[in-house]
Amino acid sequence: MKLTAKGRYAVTAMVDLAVYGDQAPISLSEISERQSISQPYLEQLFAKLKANHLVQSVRGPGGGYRLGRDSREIDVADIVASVDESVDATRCGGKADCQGGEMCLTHELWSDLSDQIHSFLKGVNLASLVQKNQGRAIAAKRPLDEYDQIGIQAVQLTD
Amino acid sequence: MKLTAKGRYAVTAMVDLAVYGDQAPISLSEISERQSISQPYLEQLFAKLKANHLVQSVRGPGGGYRLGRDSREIDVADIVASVDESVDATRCGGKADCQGGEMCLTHELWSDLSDQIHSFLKGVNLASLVQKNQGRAIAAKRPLDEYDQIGIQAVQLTD
DNA sequence: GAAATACCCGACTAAAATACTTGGTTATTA
DNA sequence: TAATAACCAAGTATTTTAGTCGGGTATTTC
Repeated sequence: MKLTAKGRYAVTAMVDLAVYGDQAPISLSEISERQSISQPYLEQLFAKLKANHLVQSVRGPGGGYRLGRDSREIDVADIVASVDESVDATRCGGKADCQGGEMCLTHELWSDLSDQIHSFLKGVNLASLVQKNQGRAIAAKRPLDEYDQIGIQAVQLTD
Repeated sequence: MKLTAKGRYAVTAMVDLAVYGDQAPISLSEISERQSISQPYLEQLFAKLKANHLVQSVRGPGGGYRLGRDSREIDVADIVASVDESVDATRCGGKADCQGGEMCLTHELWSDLSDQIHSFLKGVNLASLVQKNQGRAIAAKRPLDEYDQIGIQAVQLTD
């Protein structure tokens, strides 16, 4: 699993879909406008989301996308894993100095961290994000809080 | 804070220093050989580690580097933060659609994750890594375990 | 005091990953 | 049959990352 801006976009788009998509399917052009993500880029993301059954598509006029299943059954780890198809990097497998060396040891450290990240993202589902979002929408015009200054850029772990 | 291969190299080098550096200072050429990291690259890393007082330098023949303080007082978060000087990315501060939109909401998600990662890395110190390493060295020639296939590539959070 | 050692420093570059864009095709509905 | 919107494959431009190169400076030993 990997986490970059791409993953953030995917999560954002899925939240949008969960919020606005309970009636008719939502077209990518709508999401593109609301979330300021280019439409062809969204197409790429949704192709992967569809392949992982997180969304369903409806073609033709009036068509668009729907959630693939209930928003309570879709977690953030699912979404992120769908779009960032981890090309499995940086394994120590081949290196000569790995056996009994310091490398392997730090690898254990990173893998533990990976587990932490994964289980955190696994514990957050779309429904809860939507719920929080509705709270936010009501409390509009609030001053920026400290969270607005914090951004994650890239996490990689292979699961 | 950010986490890439650079951060991994820094942690590895620091473990090396903690293991071999209790007597005389250790030169970068030694670390370079043992850990297969190019010496000029190590110089870059150690310049930053020194600036953050994680190591001390001794110039001239027989010189090298020493830990800046006890290995129990140096944690992985310190090391990683030293070398990957997070250029503070991807804040939503400027965007018009952020107030009350979906963006801010996912930001809260990422910031919570950032906190998790940070506190995890904060909880692991050099001394404990060295201790585990000694256990490993004894159990040499073991088969590869599942951890060897997992690698983190990049994490970014600003703290 | 000369030579060797090893840290110090800045700029430069190559490669990879990332984030997009372009230019189309196909299915469906009005 | 015209409009809509999903589908698809390549290609590109930017950024980040990792690493090199070519010097210099402090310190010790002979």
